[in-house]
Amino acid sequence: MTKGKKAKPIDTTTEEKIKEAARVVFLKKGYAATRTRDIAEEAGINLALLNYYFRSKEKLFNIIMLETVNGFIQTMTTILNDEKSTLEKKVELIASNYIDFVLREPNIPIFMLSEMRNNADGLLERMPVIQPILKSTFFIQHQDYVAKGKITEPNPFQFFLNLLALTIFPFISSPLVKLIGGVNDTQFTKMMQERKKLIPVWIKAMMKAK
Amino acid sequence: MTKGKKAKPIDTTTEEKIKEAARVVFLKKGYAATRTRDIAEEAGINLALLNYYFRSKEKLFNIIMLETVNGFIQTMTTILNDEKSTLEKKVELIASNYIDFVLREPNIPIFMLSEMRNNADGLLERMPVIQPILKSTFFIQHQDYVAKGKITEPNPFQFFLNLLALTIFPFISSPLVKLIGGVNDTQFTKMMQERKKLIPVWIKAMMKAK
DNA sequence: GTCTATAACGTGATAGAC
DNA sequence: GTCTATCACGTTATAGAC
Repeated sequence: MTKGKKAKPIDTTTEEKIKEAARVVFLKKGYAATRTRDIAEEAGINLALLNYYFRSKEKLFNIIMLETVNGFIQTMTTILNDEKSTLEKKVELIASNYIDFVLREPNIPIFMLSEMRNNADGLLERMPVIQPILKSTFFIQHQDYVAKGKITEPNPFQFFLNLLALTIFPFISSPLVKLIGGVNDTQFTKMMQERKKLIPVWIKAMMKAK
Repeated sequence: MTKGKKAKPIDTTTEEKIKEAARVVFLKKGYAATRTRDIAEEAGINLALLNYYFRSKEKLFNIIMLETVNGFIQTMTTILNDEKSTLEKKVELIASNYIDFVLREPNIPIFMLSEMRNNADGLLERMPVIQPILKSTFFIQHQDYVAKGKITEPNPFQFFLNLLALTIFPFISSPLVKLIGGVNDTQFTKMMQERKKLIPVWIKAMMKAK
């Protein structure tokens, strides 16, 4: 989005078709449950081409994983580091942007988190984008609010965690939500749309709780 | 727990050893990434014994999955349906009990949720324990509070979802928490202990937010 | 670049001795 | 009941024709 020169083309190359297919299947089933044949079929190409372009299942996976995590984190850091917006505005933006984002690709959170659980090969540590979050404007603004007595929770990380939890958890638990709540896809989407407005209100209330 | 005649024995049978090992490995790696050989090794027994006792990997998995989900849901429904405790008390109990529960077995939430994502074979629907949650005392009390104007959020499900999110999400995202926050295991446990007290306070504040 | 055919390997499951 | 040895199969990856 920020690095490409051309807009998303209609006619994709074979390589791109495979990558797109890999993305779909990996995100849906996870690494271990995915067979390269699934990807080839999804891409409408022959199995051999997958290895021709990407050498191995694992290499292809690493590319998808990296891009996915990067996309996720980058959106985050951009918002967190915007010096023009207030802390309250950042909360709104994160809730709103991420709910839209994940509504478009609902499998991303559970995919990322379940693949990270063993942190195989230390894939996480190799992502340079991650650490700066602690030093972001968001966290500085939080400390500032604490100093001014506008926030009762002094740990910025608990605060950040709560925001993420309220935003992302419903998607991760959507199978349960749909079953327990008797909610269908349309209703689920509507619930999440409501939450775009509710989360900032809730967070604001939590900030002053004691 | 409710069906056994004897307390947990020190000397376990082979069958139990296998089941315990299966539990450990499945919870850690998930169904697809687990090899029956991993389980056999973890149990300190021969691979053939696994099939002797449980016929197949899938059957063994279904047993583990069922027990895990049942344990999780049962604890929940017991608290939710206690007619003696107030809504506030239930919130305390859920936060406190589940944080202790998951601190003991941190892999349970991500395991359950990632295995449910495709809901293969409709495993979820076959669990009778799940539906009654909507009709629990917890939800009735919530409706009562709404009627009395003590709660601003009229949707009990959003309310319940928030409670679960604040309680469980940190565990699911613990790899990220540890990396981004530079938190080690001891500090993580301490953070979660703090949350046992904080979550009820936060929820209380959210209840009155508008 | 793309395909078919097949090699190489890993994994679930079983046969059969003890 | 427990083991070793092995089968049967599915999956990743490659060789080689086009």
